[in-house]
Amino acid sequence: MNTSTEARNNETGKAASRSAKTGAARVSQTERAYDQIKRRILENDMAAGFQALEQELAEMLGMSRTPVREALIRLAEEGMVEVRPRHGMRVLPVSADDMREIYEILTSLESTAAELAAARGVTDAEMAELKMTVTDMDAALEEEDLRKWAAADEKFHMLLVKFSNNARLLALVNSFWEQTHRVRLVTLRLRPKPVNSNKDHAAVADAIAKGDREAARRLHHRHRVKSGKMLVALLKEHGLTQL
Amino acid sequence: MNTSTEARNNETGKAASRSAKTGAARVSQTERAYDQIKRRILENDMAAGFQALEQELAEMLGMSRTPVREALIRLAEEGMVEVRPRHGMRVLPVSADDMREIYEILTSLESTAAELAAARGVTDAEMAELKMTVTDMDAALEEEDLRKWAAADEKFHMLLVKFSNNARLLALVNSFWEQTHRVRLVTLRLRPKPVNSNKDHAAVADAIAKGDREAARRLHHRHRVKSGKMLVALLKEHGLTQL
DNA sequence: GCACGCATTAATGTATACGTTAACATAGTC
DNA sequence: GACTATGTTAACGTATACATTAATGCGTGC
Repeated sequence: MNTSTEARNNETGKAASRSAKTGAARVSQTERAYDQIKRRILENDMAAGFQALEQELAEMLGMSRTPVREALIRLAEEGMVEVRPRHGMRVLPVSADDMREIYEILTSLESTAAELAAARGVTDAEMAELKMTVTDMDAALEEEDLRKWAAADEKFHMLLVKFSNNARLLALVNSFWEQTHRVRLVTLRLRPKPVNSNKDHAAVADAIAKGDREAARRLHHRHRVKSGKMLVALLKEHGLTQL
Repeated sequence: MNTSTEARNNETGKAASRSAKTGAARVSQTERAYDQIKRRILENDMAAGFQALEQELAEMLGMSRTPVREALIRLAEEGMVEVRPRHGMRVLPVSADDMREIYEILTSLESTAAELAAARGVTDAEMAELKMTVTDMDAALEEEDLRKWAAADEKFHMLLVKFSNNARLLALVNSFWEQTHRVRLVTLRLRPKPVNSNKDHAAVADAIAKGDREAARRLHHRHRVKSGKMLVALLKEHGLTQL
């Protein structure tokens, strides 16, 4: 008589950390506000420098100011927006210097992740998953599909961090990647074909497969320093001081 | 920036925006709630596992639920507390495994900071400041003043990160240090005399003075791995599974 | 034309109201 | 006695109310 066990999966279905319980996923307004605003920022619907008052956001999202405020607190803490008392929130632009800072951190954390993954050892399934991203990157380059390449690139980095067996590390790296999302979108078309990145990834994967932690760390570190420098140079070169 | 030195009045201490004419410092309730709750957690007034409802905290702090909620969102984001819908907030205990994760991250970020500081080069004044902490640590050990030693130790690490010229890195390291604060307090008396730590610090300072980035990184990395392992071992040895 | 002070306005910070719903207790069923 | 259904309660999520105060514009004096 009770069919409530049948999941009505018409919800966002995103990376919602809702447990896979039965019943409709009850999403709080605060959560909705957070997801919505973040999505719009990441997809550049709200570009860098975009400003809006709490009330405006509330109307835009069909809710009151309270959940909007709560979402903004989180987004501000993560460095996505800034909240100035009488000016509402502002989507923080990312400068070349911001990118330097973020890449220094990502370089550090990701190469640590590579080392940890190599030290811990990854399962065959995990290694297969990792190598698949390299294959995808190669294929994407062949097809000249930069979007696809970027997706595979991101997947590789995320898997790497996941395999490090450190939840905090994963969350951190994820957060900083998000902050670079817009910038990478733009530079994707300005940079030279990322052939070397593919090679780098393959080499890192190999080192991890061999359990050579020092090599994994060193190779990934070098890879990250290279792409970081390239990106920052690209930004300066094109006068892209604020993204 | 908030060392455990003194439990002064709850002033923000940051902006010093207190103008001469208006005597009262303009601190928002949300900020007061944040500072207060955080201070109590760091000083173990609210021990790990401590629970309280929003309403209780509000009464405790003499304000309404709203600013308490906003403070809790930030504290939760920083990993200090957990907010469960019908159980109020809970001060998150730190397990040995949490310490492993946090130390892996700190090891990574701090050794990067050491490398960056060495690469950038520090001024004479900065180097003097750094060496002063080593002197203080030595003196503290002589006097068997472990509190003082811990303060100097923390100062060294914070200076290191400050000299890296990366604001995000500084904020991150600071945040994770705070999370280990309670644990370090307890282990301070259980661990062997930290003679080697002093030597390590001196060596790192030297490498930075010489501008030897690879040495700075490697030495600090080794230092951190050592103390991290020591700490985790200590926790397990003494059955301190939750702090 | 410019600097300054004051009135106006509106965005915010905070308190409070209120419906919803999870947690707990209690009673009822096998 | 264990388990399930039901009722009660109160903590929360969210909306709203309201006092405060920063930003803005305007008029005044020079």
